[in-house]
Amino acid sequence: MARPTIADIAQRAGVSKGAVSFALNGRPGVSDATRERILRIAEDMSWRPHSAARALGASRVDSVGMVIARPARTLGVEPFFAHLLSGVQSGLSAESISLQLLIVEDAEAEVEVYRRWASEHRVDGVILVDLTVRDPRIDALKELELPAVVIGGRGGKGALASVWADDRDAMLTIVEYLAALGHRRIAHVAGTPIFQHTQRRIRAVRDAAPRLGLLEAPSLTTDFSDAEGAATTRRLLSQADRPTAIVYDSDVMAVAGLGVAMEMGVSVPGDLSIVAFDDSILTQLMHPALTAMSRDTFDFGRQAAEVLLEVIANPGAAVNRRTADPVLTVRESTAPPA
Amino acid sequence: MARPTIADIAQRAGVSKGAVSFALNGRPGVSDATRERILRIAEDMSWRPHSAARALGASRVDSVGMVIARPARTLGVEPFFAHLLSGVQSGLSAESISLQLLIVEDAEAEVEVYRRWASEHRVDGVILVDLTVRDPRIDALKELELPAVVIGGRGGKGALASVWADDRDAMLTIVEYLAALGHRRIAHVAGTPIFQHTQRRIRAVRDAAPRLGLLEAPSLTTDFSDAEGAATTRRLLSQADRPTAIVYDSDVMAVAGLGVAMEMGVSVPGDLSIVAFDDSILTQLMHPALTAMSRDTFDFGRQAAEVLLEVIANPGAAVNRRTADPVLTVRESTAPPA
DNA sequence: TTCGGGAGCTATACCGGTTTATCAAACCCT
DNA sequence: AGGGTTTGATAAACCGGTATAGCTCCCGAA
Repeated sequence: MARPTIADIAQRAGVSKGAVSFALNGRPGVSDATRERILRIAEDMSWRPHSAARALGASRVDSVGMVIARPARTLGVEPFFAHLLSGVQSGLSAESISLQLLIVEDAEAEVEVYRRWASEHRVDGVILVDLTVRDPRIDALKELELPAVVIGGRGGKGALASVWADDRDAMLTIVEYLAALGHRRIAHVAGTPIFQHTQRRIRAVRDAAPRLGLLEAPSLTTDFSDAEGAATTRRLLSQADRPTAIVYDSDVMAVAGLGVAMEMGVSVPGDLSIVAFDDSILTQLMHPALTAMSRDTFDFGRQAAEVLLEVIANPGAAVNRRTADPVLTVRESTAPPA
Repeated sequence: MARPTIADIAQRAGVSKGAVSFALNGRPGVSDATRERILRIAEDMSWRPHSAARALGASRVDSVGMVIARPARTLGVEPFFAHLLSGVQSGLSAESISLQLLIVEDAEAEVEVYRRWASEHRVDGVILVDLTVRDPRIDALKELELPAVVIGGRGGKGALASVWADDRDAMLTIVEYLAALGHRRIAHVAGTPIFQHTQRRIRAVRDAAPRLGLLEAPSLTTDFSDAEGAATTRRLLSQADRPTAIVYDSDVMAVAGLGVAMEMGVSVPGDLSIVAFDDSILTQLMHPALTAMSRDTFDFGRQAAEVLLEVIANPGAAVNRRTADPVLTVRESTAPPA
């Protein structure tokens, strides 16, 4: 028989639909013997719940959503999202919950998607990435009463659940390492200042500079694109007293920066040390391979999924989980200054 | 009122649920005046259909699925999927159909997912990528009677719908260009031979070689990884009569190959020309920037979505759409041989 | 004048589950 | 023995839509 329903099972087992439902969901109301029998029959008929029917009855759809608001152009290169997605899925698959993915242009469109998802009951909860300062999505989600977990930033005063790594600490690790190598002119090519993690990294550099005796430690913001990464590097390397080390907020920008250094005849790591915040195959493909701050992005995603399920099950909970600290993977692009 | 139902609308409009359903779905059964009134009220109460309820009644879920069976590690770097996804979504959004995405390890797991999706009625159809020779997924999908469209390969004798570009022609374009530059020793670093498009590209090279008077034109297969791309390049460049041009089946391998050339002191494009099949920001980040075959991946995805919707609406249709031909973007990595 | 037929709408069954009210039988305790 | 609780099950309502049978009214043709 194709696509059996619980009514079919009930009939074959000689019990009511309700009994079958109880048995299949492991809740009290049937004896162990009956339960066993029903389960065997269900297995035998290879029954699987009809997701829509279950959603309608139980008012949960066993599906969560994730919206990525970035232009597609910059998306693909970064392994970040692919790893994150895999991790999220591994966290969800145990409960066989599915994932809806949407790529949109900006935060406004993203909120619109949440609004639609909520009103159409398409997802039980959502995962947020790229948290900005005073992020409008937080209020929107609270208004929609849609369970959510924030990746890579504290949930804010409103206490959305969150999963985060210590960006500040990671940045301090980088700068301290460079200072220990003897660098005194360190520049920081940052991402857009609207992201919370960008702000945290900039603050970390600024705070550490005097303590480490750095002559200067400017943080220059960009839009995360390779083009601006290259342009900013060009500007930095054209200065009279150019920096001897540059920290980039993404691997793509670091690679672009390396290209500029080569083009300008600045040897890496001889005349310039380069560190990338965020690791990937990109950094390893380069010559010299780039020293990079590696995060376990997969695990990041997995934990986010776990936390989200927790929040969905218990909407009150203010979970706030800190993941493993990023580690600095030293490769060939860093050395003491000439 | 939170989350109004059509019953609420019916009450306020003073009509029956059925009338509201007719009006909202634009089908006959109500007068224009009544329809207008109902639509206004629905708008006013900001009603949105409950996806599960609609799915249960209409037995379609307004959702399609896409499974990517590749290790996550190799996934992120290639912008291919990100662009493809964006395109798919743009094709779906018009009908406000949502997309389920799943990344799995292998084809076996992928079929398992289809099986689950079909039995749980989670998707109306699926999009297939990375078609292999004698692909097991095709039979599985036909058995499940799940509408599907194949990206990048003919649907096979079984006649799944498909969207494809002319790989053979694209490869011929590359080889002819290199031959025109004067190259006679051209090597082809291919992907895994299990993929149909790999086979087509290999055949294209083999067929063109005698006509173009190439001395040799070996196609060496790899697993698409940067590691094997590099290793194969190393082997090629160590030969006594090394090739003067190498065509890579992916941008990642081309970049890895460029790295090997630099490491071995082989100048590009002086001693070696490099062409990447598939374009992305990667190829542009390099020095020299790589000549590459560019496909409109976004459009690819968009068309796949359109075709899938067509097939869902009309399961009999054997749609077979050919997309715009790829074009060769010449950059700095190709030149006449020394 | 009557009948057929379409337009416009209602009432109701239905999709496939979950949940609740109800009930009979068994068990438990003094 | 009798009243109260627990166990195991059923029947029916319900979730929010869609689909359909049927009813009423009105119009035009025979």
